[in-house]
Amino acid sequence: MTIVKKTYKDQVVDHIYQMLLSDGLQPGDQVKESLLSVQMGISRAPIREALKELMMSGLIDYRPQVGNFVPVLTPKQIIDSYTTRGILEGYAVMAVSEAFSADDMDRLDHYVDDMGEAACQQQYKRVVDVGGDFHDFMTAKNNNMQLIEFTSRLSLKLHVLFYKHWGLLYSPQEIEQRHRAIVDSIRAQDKPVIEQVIRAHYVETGTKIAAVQIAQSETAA
Amino acid sequence: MTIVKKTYKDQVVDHIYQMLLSDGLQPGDQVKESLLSVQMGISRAPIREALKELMMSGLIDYRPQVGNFVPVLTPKQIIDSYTTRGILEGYAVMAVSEAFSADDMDRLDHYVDDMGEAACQQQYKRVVDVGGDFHDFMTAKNNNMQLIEFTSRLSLKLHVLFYKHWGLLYSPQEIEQRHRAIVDSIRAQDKPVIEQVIRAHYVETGTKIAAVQIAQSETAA
DNA sequence: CGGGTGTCTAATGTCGACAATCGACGCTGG
DNA sequence: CCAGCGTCGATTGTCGACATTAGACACCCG
Repeated sequence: MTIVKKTYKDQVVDHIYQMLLSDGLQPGDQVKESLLSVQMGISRAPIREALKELMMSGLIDYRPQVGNFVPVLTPKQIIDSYTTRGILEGYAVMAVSEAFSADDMDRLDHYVDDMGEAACQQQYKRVVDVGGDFHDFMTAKNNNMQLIEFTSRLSLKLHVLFYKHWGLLYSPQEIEQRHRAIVDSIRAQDKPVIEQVIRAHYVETGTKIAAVQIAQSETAA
Repeated sequence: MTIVKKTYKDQVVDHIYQMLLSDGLQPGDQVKESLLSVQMGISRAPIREALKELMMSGLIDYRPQVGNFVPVLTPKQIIDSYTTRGILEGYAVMAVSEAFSADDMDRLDHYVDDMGEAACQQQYKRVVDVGGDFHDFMTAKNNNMQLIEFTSRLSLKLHVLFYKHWGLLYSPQEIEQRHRAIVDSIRAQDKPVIEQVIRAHYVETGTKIAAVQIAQSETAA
């Protein structure tokens, strides 16, 4: 078994993740310590630890003396977060672009093929998964731990908060085209272009998600 | 009174800050919850909250089931952190470079003058303070909250961990010259150069601090 | 003499109860 | 009817005690 042992805190973190990924917790909901402690059969102490951790990941909005809430992000905040991810990932890839071998490039191409295929078949979960692998593989060569820490934290936040929307954003052609552009820029070894392409990719993704968000809130109203 | 300490947790955070800024806590030291709780006359609960917060700021290195330690950073980690700060701040300034008015540029020049003067008089604390104001003013126009969050977190971490070394790095001429180069690049409105100059500034600063760190450890050995 | 094992200790992890605080509601007075 | 104020309930903040675990040290066995 791969899982050896987990502290209660980590179980709580996972539990809340799942609540966020499913519709168990919606933006704006309050996450009450005592309720969770009853539901999970443990005391409030590990709950608080977990909430503190999630708060620092940006997955929980904490207001002192009031409570913990599922964040309600404005369109600007969404775009800002994606923009920032583009800055970090753009640099991470650009800085080590010469480290990509021919095999690496083939692998990246393969990822893009997979994504396009999955998108055509409307297998949105697979698009997301392969897309994650694609980005992980691209950034894995950069070993700047500080950069990795920020990137993965932000990545997790965006993943959890917007997992539900990831099927609606791009047409299969767009998905394939956008990611192919990134691969091509790496192959061309043009560092400024690499950085700019990746930044643009995330800015546009953020803008689209913000638009979806707006559309949904208007439908609800 | 401008600031009212509300919770014990915040007091503990401040207390540990001071311990880190002075020599009360040295890299590698373990920060024991029970000891602090006795010293401050409070229970371990708020101590744990504070340590959790400091851990997420990168000021405390936490090992599960073992304890909390003052981080011992390798030269690479130091350089990586400064590099990352350069990435974030470089983008933050570059993205809004057109927003700087003539008055703003005068103000930036004034900061640089002050820093050079303070450095000549070996008033290192003033150099650090004015330098902080300089960077704050430059980045203040960018209202990307995600970017600001990462930048200020990283800034705080670097400030606390390396406050002691900030007098030894540059000659007065170098200090003035380096910051003037940044101001000039903004004045020239050349975005790629702005980003590159700020990045280079931080990479070099990180490299120097790492070198100082190595020299000190060798002296101690 | 060296490797492995058992115990012991000091630190973190968790618990249930109590205190302090914020926000909501209803009351009062104009 | 509305504005201001006081009370109340629910939730977070803090507490002291107990459980659990990583690491150190001594011991045993080959």
